Amino acid sequence: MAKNTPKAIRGTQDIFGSDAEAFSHVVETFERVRKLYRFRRAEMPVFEKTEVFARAIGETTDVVSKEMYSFEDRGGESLTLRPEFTAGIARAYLTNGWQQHAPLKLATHGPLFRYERPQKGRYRQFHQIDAEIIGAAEPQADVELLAMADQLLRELGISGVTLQLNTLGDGETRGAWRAALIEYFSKVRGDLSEDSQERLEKNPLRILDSKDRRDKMFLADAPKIDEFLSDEAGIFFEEVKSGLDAAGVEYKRAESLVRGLDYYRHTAFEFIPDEGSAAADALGAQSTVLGGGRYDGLMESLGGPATPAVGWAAGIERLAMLVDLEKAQGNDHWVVAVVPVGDAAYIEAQKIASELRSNSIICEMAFRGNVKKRMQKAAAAGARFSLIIGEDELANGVVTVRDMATGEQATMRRNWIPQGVFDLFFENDAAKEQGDEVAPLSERLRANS
RNA sequence: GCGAUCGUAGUUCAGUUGGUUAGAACGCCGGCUUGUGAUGCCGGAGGUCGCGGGUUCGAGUCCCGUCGAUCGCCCCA
Repeated sequence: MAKNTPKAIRGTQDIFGSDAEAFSHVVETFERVRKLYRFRRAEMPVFEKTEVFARAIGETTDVVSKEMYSFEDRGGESLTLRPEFTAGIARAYLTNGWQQHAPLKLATHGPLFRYERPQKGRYRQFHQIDAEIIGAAEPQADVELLAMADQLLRELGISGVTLQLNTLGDGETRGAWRAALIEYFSKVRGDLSEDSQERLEKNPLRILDSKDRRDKMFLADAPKIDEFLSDEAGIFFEEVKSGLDAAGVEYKRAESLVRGLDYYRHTAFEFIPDEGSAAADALGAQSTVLGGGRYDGLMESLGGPATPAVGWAAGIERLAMLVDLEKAQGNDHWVVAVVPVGDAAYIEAQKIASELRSNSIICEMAFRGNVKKRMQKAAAAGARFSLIIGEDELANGVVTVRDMATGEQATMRRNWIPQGVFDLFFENDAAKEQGDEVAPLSERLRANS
């Protein structure tokens, strides 16, 4: 290790190789799916006045005091690297007059920052994809948002993950339920874990997802949100559920799924790995794959008009851990390596490489070392065919085609590139689809040799 | 913020109760061989053992501190 080289910041990561490919695949899939639902792309600054996040999240929580990356700029203003997308999007919505586009479907992705202790699937700089529908009070917005999330996970090939769905009701419902929970847990206060005794003061809803055995025995008999649900809130939830049924989105009611912050109303949801699934093993204690809810109270906390909104976010790194890269790279096999032999052949090889790439064929040029090294490079690049060009080929106006799977070789007329290469791949794929054997290479190239 | 485990070539690791010159595999570079990879042979480079201090005749090994990693707790917007 280089002694004098600065190290990366704690909790940051350099992503490379198959991890980087999986990461990129998640983002590309998100971009494709969000367009299907006509969510519009937005880019926001990665930092804002600290106030934006402090007011959105609520000054009281230690989230603000301890877990944000805040600093003073040269003018003495407190700035914060964004710990989430929603507050910045809300600020942008209000300051840019995006009300005129309401209901506005927005999608974005990028880095976020939280000053936390790193652990499995949890970093100080991490990355999320994010989707929001702003200015829509209708349950249909929740359904559309969830349908997109569900389709995204399916297209990523992620299985063993279930949508956990709950309602927090409207403001009235939430207040009554909260009061009932405080009353219930206060009676058994002395038997709760130390952490939960503290939660009773600061954040009573959170007792419901305590991991402590001492708390768990009281959870079954705790007051249920349904007992306090107002008629309006009950109807809203029913409409979300029937909409999800119609959209073919499977879900499970999760009565104890809560949100700590007061501005959350109605729908709250998380996609969580099923117990014992491969996904659960892969993610450790950080199990939520995608989560969100309706935050009808947020805009007002930033000084805007009451504006209903619903959204979700998902960690790209976590999704990337669950992606099956083999499947993800299904179309990446049209790879060719061009292998020049001798200096004279290099110029012609470079022309060939350019022609192939211009025609969307993935091409690696092996230009270093002896022929053996170049063939090794070709194989390492995953080439299905190598195009070898040396003095003989130059003289005869051909290239030598090598099938890297079978070792067969035959010549192809130089001026048949790139069409001839395209044909080889096309025939291979067609044969594979039909379950047929392909003819020997020499036969396939006879007409063009 | 708290707890546990761990830091040795580029990577994954071995390294005996503290003992001479710290090893292997893979990777990398070169040669056999600029005309053949997946599947040959030969050679080479690369480490102040995370960093600092201590104990000792002697520390990769033991002790303290520190930084980092991993896993969990708290928190989770």
